Amino acid sequence: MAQERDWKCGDPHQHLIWAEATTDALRVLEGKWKIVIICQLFGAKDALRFSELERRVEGVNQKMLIQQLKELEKDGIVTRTVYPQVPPKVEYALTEMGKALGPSMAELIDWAYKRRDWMAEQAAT
Amino acid sequence: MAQERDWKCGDPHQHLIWAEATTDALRVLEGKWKIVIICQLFGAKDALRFSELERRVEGVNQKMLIQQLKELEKDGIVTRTVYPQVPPKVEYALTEMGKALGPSMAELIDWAYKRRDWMAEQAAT
DNA sequence: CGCCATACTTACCTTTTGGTGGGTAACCCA
DNA sequence: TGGGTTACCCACCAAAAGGTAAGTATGGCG
Repeated sequence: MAQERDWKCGDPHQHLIWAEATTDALRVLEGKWKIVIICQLFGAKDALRFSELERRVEGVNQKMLIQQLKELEKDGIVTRTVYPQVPPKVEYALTEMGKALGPSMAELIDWAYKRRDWMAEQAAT
Repeated sequence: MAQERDWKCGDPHQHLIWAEATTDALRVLEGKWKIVIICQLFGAKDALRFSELERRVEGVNQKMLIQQLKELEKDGIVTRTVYPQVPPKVEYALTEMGKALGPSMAELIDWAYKRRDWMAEQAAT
């Protein structure tokens, strides 16, 4: 469990791995739309068509959506399945790696909410 | 606890808050050096001087370090304490908000390691 | 006086990211 | 023949992020 993992920052070598792996991981989640895409795929609990994602990810344009999906695919977070039809049909779904993001996303959301409340408090003073 | 939190994606309104809060939170952690900085401050378990950070965050330059620290300060993750001395002494430390990042960082690290191993496996084939 | 240390600031440049507005291929249907 | 659908690609542009190399302020010390 993550809770039990030590902050390996004491040992400089372990620390470097810590920092590297973590920044690498964050790098995968960077990009204006990725979290939202992942969230939508979590919410759908199933694969989504390109056009469906386009509808659900509010404000995104095609180029950006494609770009981010490509990166997510390259990084092993989503799979892309093409159905040889006309008109074309392409579905995107979370991989195991993508699904494994669940707990960390959940913790991040906890923090995000905490932060949200805290910001609201600050604003009220 | 985060583990018990549902994926609130079913309800479109809740989902929007979910996505917003999370992307906001991620936005705070974006930037090439922030995670490493936060990690260093976690590892130090104490405040660090600017020069100490400069040494510990390998590869960063002054401008970037200052920029990222400023943003982290603005976002309430770190505090900046100036000691009116010559030569100057400025210390940076995690706020409560910063320390609250612990669990999510830990989960992210878990995922990062998982991902790392998985990537290594893929590369081996 | 001139040099040192520390924590910056500034001007300038390159790279990356995000965004707009047009194509294009494929087949079905009228 | 020509329009409709879907999932793209491409040329081009604007803004943001990242990086380099220089300078600045302060006071103690020799």
